[in-house]
Amino acid sequence: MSNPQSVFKALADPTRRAILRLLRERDMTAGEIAAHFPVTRASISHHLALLKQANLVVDERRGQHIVYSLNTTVFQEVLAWLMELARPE
Amino acid sequence: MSNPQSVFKALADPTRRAILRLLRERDMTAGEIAAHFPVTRASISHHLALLKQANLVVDERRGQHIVYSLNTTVFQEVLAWLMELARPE
DNA sequence: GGAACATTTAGATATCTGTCAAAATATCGA
DNA sequence: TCGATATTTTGACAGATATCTAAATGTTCC
Repeated sequence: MSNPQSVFKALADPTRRAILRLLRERDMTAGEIAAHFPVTRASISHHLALLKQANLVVDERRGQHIVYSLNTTVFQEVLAWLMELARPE
Repeated sequence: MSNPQSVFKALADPTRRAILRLLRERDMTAGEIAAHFPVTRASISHHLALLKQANLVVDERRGQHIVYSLNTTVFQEVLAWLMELARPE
């Protein structure tokens, strides 16, 4: 994967993992995502920035909103990394 | 998996991931593992404790030494977790 | 252009994390 | 039992991280 460190770091936070599970259902705006958590929008924005940096999500401005969606490509790379470890001798 | 948080936290550190890759080759004592890194044995011991807590490794005392080895079972659970996200709709 | 809305950025702060040196624990061999 | 070796635990500290409030940016609609 492009940068293992940023990916694993991104996955290490429970809020960010919850965001990923949300986006599994459907694409959402930053505001919709924030509505699911008991933290400020600023905080969610920060988490989204880290997920974006790790390439786990992509964002696209749609008028007033910014829509986030999963980038499953990177998940495949994490899977490959882990499988290399778990693979029987 | 038993506790997703401890597993992902454990995977978030580059030294700990390197330790896992080392153990993929063969089981090693704490000392052998420490010899591969430019940090103190105390620090490696700390990393090993986190990996153990996450169930990613198991340890077994063999006389003077403590031998560490991978516990691939947990990797399967991480894989399943990620696959659930990456799976196409 | 200006008000209203959506989101991010900046600055501050408390907590978490990785690291070290030193002390403690455990095992072996003489 | 004593001394040597292997590893962990403790206590401290610098740097990273999650969070907040407030300010800044970008977009739409009138």
